[in-house]
Amino acid sequence: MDPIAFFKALADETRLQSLLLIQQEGELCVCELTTALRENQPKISRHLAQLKKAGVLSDRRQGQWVFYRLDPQLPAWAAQVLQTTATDNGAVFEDAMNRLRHMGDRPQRARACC
Amino acid sequence: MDPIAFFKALADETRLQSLLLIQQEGELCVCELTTALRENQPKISRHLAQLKKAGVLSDRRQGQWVFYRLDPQLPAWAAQVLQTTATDNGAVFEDAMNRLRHMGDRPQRARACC
DNA sequence: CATAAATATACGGATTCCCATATATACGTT
DNA sequence: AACGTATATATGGGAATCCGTATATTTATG
Repeated sequence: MDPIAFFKALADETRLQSLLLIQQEGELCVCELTTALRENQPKISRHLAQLKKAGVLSDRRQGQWVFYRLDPQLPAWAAQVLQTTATDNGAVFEDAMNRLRHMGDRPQRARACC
Repeated sequence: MDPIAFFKALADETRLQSLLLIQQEGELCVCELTTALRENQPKISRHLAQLKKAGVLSDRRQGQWVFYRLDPQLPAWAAQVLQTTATDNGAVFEDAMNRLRHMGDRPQRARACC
């Protein structure tokens, strides 16, 4: 992971908020982020595609939904940068987190065990 | 310190290399960075001014030279992001560090004690 | 005061980035 | 097959970014 590409990925409000939310929640789909960030769907999709292309996120499709999570191969230092940022900058994603918590009709995740 | 402004500051090769070198060395002047990064002087000056304006660096003039260091008021989380990045990405500034080490005519710092 | 060295800024031009809108694709349901 | 939902991509325009060159400013020195 090239550090400059990584910091470019973080240098946008939509992308940073998405990443911090995903890190806190483990996994989020496009429609959840659309609601949490109050942005239109193509905008969210575009930024997530960008993060995936950069190797920061990976995705999995489950039915109609596509869930994004931190790429398991993300280097430890990069994950730690995200963690450090989240810990001291709760205000950045606090409102979005609240909207996510109060969102109705969130999709069911397939659990590891049924 | 706004995290997005901070990551924008890191999202450029000249700025990131300058920051990592300054973090390792404590303090560097424009001419040292110009040599270490093999870039022209206005380019270095412009990026340092940008980092200063963003609150990442502060400067002091000593005679003809202007020395830049991490802003003492830089939040701990931001300093830690830099540290984490430097520790796992030595390759990013390795060559520049070597050029700095072999640079002749480096300016004398005013020491705390004479 | 004149000159040289170090640094800062101004100016265009080229590229990249971000966006809103429109449209396409994939999946589930009937 | 037809329709609705979720997601992805294409398009074009406007803004921000980065650069090289030229020039200005500051300081030390003769």
